[in-house]
Amino acid sequence: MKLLVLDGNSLLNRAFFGIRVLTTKDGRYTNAIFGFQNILLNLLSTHSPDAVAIAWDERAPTFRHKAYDGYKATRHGMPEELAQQLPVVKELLDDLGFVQVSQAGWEADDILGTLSAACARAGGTTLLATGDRDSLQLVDDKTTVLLATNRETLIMDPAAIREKYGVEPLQLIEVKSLMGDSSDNIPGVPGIGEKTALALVQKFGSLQGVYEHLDDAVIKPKQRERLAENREQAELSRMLGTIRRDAPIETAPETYRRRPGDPAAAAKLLANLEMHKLAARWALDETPAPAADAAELPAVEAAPLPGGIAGRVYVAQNPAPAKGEEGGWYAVQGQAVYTLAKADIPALLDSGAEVWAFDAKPLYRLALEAGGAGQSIRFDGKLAAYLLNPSASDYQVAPLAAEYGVAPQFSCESCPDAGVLAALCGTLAGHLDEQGQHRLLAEMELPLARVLADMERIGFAVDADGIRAFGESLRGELDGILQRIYTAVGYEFNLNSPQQLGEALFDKLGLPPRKKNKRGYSTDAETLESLRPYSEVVDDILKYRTYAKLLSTYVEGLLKALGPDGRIHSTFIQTEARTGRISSTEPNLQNIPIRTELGSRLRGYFVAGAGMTLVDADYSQIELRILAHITGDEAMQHAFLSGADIHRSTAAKIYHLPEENITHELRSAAKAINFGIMYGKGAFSLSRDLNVPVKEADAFLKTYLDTFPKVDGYMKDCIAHAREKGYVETLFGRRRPLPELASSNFQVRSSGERMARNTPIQGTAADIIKLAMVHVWQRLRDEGLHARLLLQVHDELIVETPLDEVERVKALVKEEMEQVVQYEVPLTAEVGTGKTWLEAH
DNA sequence: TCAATCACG
DNA sequence: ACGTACGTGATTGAG
Repeated sequence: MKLLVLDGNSLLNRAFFGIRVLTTKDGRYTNAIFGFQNILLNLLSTHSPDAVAIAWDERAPTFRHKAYDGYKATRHGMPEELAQQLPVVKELLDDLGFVQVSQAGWEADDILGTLSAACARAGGTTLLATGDRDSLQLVDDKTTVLLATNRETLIMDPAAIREKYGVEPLQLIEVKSLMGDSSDNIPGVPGIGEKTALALVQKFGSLQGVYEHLDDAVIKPKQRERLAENREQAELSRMLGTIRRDAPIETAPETYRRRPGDPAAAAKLLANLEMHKLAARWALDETPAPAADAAELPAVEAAPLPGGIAGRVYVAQNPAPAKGEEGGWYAVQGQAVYTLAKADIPALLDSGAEVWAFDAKPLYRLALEAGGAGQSIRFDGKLAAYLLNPSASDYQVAPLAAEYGVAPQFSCESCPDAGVLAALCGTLAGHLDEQGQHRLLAEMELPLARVLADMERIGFAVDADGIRAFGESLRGELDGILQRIYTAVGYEFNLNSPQQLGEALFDKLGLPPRKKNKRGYSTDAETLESLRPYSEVVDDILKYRTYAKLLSTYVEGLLKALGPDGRIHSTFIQTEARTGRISSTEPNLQNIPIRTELGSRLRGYFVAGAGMTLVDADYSQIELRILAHITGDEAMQHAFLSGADIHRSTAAKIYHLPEENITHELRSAAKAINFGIMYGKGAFSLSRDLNVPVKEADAFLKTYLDTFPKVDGYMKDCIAHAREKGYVETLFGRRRPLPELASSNFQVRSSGERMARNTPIQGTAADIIKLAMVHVWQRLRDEGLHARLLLQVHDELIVETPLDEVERVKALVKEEMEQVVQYEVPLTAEVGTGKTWLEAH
């Protein structure tokens, strides 16, 4: 019989502190629940126990050791975020069939001690899983402790303990009675730490032995004095530190064999916690909760799409059958399910039907490729789910149905989500209306999906030969640089490995290390920059990094993504960024270099097609303008209305100087603080950026907030409102829940506060350009122009334009971007043209 | 799969 | 006292 006993409190604690914030959509904390299950599942698969007991502390009005009232006083304060999760874990474990054990007035480690003793008596072996080193005293030939540390689980048997501590497991009690344990409020002997305590026990065997040999010469006079003075306290500590093995609990190991539990309830609870993958790991999806109900549901079979479908019809794609493969499309009308061949889809999307889609963008793309417009699409469940909660990692039909508690209406084997699709979309639409986000979907996100589909379809033409030639020249440079670095260091190594580079720089060459990271010394650009005076090789390393990045990410990455039409078709993701921005992948066209001359050459290879030119328009200082509008700060608004250069005029206002007298340094400082304010930057990092003392940076921040008083007020209100409501929102009503604001962890909470101040600004800017894109696209179409939107880079739009339309398109884009909203401060867009992106920008 | 690094707004 | 700026994606090495 192999019995596994878990110290529930200790492991739950580890799980809680080991995993970053994790919450459900409505803000319930779940990280400890999640982490605990991972630990348990790993233990089960690694050790295959015959039975599992999960032990919990149970407080009682009377203490175990009345003699000492301060016992464990410091452990009472469990963070609220963890306390909330405790009953949920217990319920879940019950439903999963695990036997839990606790006893009023007894600690979990006493239960571990009692069960391991009982199991040994019954001729079995015990594994004790805990994160607490106290339990190591329980180790013997039949009892092993699985000690969870930050990184790994240590298997502690008697030999491991002898090796690590040089004493027998039971002697750890003696050690602790001398050194004490602040986390358990065990006093020990003041002035005796771990090293001394271990040495004494190694020499004299026990606490008693130490006192019997108090005159021994190895004990230093000072220690002798302390030991003599605190003998009573040491003996009390020995009692407090001894784990008991006689708790009044059920001790027969057979009792702890796993029971059937209530799989349906477990599955339901996991769905409610939004832990869909864990349901699978517990094998609950094989006997799913709704199975009993599903059997009652009418079963339908998918049929080919008939001609002339009308009325409301739901369209979605089956989940991908395998990686890299695509699931088939299907349509649902009432209880009829139709499989859709790709060729059938465009007709449906421009018909008399009213299409409710789940993920409209690929449908729009099919429609546009066929020369249609997708006019019949009215709703998108995926976009609705994103608007309701932009913080999810993905948006799929089945998990969303579970999350929103939507039950399937029928079952269809070949299209597993079909039975729940209509009800899910209805529920999402209802929530959207309740939150006042209907227009956001109908007038912004859904039309934008079509614009993005069109941008993906059209692609951005590139000069592939130019990119290849650029790559060759980079390769040539890299060879030379690499040889020089190897010569300077004295041996060859993998320069792409920060770890190996660290060894070369700090161990071999002896340069002074600066920052550290988890794996050793930091070698980032900032560190290297500071090391340049020490060795000429540092310059070459920086150069290597720059060139290697350009080559692998951009030259090779872009060529890999080149389509057969000589154009690059990126994918735009509309449901990724929590602020409402769109993102670009495979390849990412939103991070093409521009800040250095060398890197920006790449933009010269993004070109207009034959007979066309590029029109590029970007908002100037859109986020700061939104800040000026949102806060209502007249001084900041005035800075925008009066000065062509906002940073210069900000500096003038802060320093009470005429704009002509603003030096480059003062302007840079104003620029740094203008941006810093929006991100919640503090004096510390501002001082580093500006290269001034923290005090000076702090004074600078204060002056700024005095100059723009409503900015300060807004930021404070913003956080207060967000804490009250649990979310922040943009001027368009886009929401972002911020459960971090309720955290008791300073770092987590502070981070939440910075998101609260930044998201309304970044998000409103995202809303504005999205709406401008929809308007630009629509007008180009309505006015019969052949110019086409190619790319958006957060505050910039790029339009490929036939030469004879250039003037009209420039005016059109500028007008739509600037007039899309009317704020206290005007929005301005700068428009340029050119054969390449580099020229046009 | 995660961490480190670096490209963009 | 804490630890120190928001939002993304791609590449690489290492466990």
